[in-house]
Amino acid sequence: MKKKITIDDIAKKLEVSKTAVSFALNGKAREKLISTELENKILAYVEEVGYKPNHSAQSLRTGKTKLIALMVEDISDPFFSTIARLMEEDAYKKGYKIFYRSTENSLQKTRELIDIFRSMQVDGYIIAPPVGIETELENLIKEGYAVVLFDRTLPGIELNSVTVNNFQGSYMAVRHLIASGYQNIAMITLSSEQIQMADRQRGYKQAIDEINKPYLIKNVIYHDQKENCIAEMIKFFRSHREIDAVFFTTNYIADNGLEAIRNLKLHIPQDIGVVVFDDYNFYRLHSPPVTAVAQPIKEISDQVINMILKLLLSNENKKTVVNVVLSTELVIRQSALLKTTSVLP
Amino acid sequence: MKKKITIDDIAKKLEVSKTAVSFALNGKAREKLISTELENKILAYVEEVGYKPNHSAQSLRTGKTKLIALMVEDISDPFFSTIARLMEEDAYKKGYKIFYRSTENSLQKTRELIDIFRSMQVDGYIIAPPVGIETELENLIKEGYAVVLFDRTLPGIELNSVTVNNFQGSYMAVRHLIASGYQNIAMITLSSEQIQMADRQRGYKQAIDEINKPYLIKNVIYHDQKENCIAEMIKFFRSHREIDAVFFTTNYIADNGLEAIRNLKLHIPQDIGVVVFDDYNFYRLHSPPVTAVAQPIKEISDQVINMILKLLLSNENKKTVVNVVLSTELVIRQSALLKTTSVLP
DNA sequence: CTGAAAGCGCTTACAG
DNA sequence: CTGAAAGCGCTTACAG
Repeated sequence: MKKKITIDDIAKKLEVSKTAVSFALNGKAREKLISTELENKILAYVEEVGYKPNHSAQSLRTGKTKLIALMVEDISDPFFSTIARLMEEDAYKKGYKIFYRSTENSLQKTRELIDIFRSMQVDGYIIAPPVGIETELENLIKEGYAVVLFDRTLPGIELNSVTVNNFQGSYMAVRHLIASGYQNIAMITLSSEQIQMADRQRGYKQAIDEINKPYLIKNVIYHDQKENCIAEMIKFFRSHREIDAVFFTTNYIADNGLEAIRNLKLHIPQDIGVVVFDDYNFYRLHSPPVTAVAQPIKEISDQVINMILKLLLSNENKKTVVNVVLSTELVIRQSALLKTTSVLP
Repeated sequence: MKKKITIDDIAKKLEVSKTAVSFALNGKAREKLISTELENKILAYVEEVGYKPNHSAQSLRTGKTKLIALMVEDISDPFFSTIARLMEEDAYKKGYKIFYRSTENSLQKTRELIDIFRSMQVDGYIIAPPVGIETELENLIKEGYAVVLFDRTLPGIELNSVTVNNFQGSYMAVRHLIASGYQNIAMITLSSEQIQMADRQRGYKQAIDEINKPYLIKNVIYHDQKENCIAEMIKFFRSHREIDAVFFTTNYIADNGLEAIRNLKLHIPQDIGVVVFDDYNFYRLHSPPVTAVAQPIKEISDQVINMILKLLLSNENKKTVVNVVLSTELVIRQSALLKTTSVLP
């Protein structure tokens, strides 16, 4: 293996002190009274030989790795993978590297990941947290790490976060179904205590209450087999023949739900109207195209990175907790356009 | 920030030498003549206080980071994200962490990433390489890094790789169209020099040659706007009215192609048969479900991780180059079932 | 087994 | 500005 160039090599070659080299590299030349001439000479040589500082040595010395952990539910989910990509680009421009892994919404897996990231000595954590991880997050905060939540918050714990208005998004989605003439609207959601799911449910209930109809709610299990999940939904639709529209609260559920609807040979939007929370490239392609609540992905990413960078760079110990809430957008396609628009209550 | 426990703290507390602690931690107790009793005492204490070694210090000292870089075209592509997840799990069990980023198939971006990973001092590289990166890869090899290619190889450079038989997969796909009664079969592919694309093209041509039909090939551009790409395809289909089936060589192209077909109001499989290279959850859900060439994702992941671990752990300098080629499977659904099966030549 | 020591490559306070 | 020095937390060869 080729020998790596070190600061010592450069200092010797240039016959300067390695202090000077280090200062030049870190942009501290002016502050430390190094002449511009010397600074340029050093930087030119560094460029010429392609010197790259040893990251391990820097981290060991400074105690900072310039690494940020990103933990999402499932990195192969289009929502999370798109966000991850935006974040990594953004963070890199600021000198940070992002390391991402999937929690699979499992408490144990998340704990394992936190352990891994701890041993890697990451400086900060960006997390779409599973319920129950509160204590571990509090410990991270106590130990001085930067922590930012996104996608969901955790009730009962005060942490910086970036989320969307799930209540409003769901409410608008169900109102759209009502305005399109649907009356017996079901919601299929996860049997999960996650706050964003609870908020989506509240949005549904609010809209249903306004038309004095009963709730038609079916919970499915996150880790269930795809086939079971579909079978459960089919059973639900069969035992509630009155259902003429359905609101799926995640992509994941909608994938299965659309398959259930196909198995039942129901036609969208004539037999059943469909709206999904979270937009997805694929919905444009579906027959018919699926109406969805779109989250502002780019904006979420920007806000999260800005927030964590601010935490990482500030020295103050007492930090104000900031919770950013962004709005969603209803992307209307053909899956929920049934009748002429009725008058809403 | 809470003070981290170090090996020194443990040694002092237990009144043993830090040499002993280090040996116990690294499982070198027996070899180094440390008593099992002492070893257990140390390990028990380590467990109790939750000591985690400082990764930067270990890396600085050993020159190994136990980090592997994974570079794929686009981590939000379902094929690559699924593979990445399988690989990270597998590697972690062996004590390695995988860091993945998207090359976007750009030479410049890939070079930047290699620079980033170099400065992070990763021990090995797993790459789905863009054409033109040969020199950089050769440099990595020369410097002693472990390098494994997957998804595609690079002609003119001898490197360890795991790929599928793209020729055979494509050939079978087009044969399936022919067997279903289609006669004028187009191929839509990337205008790319990548070897896997060339092989898919060869498979198509071989099958078309066997029925003495002309090639109907349309190239699209990888980085093109979605809308342009769709418009290009529509133009192509309109100027070749004889086309009764189409073979898309990637998911990405098929996404756009299916939209083009919808815009043209063509019915699958009656007006046009469709087969895609690379399977995708969504194809089960599509109306009609899409026939696809499935790659053995789990097997690819296993082979790659085994291969790189072998490279990482062996001390020999002259290593035999290994090229693993796996077979694909044609998953037959409804998008290419037109007529009764005809007799193939 | 122990224990002192060197050294990985950096950063930075300090004396001049 | 320079230059010697300490120290981050580890691993490991070495003398006993």
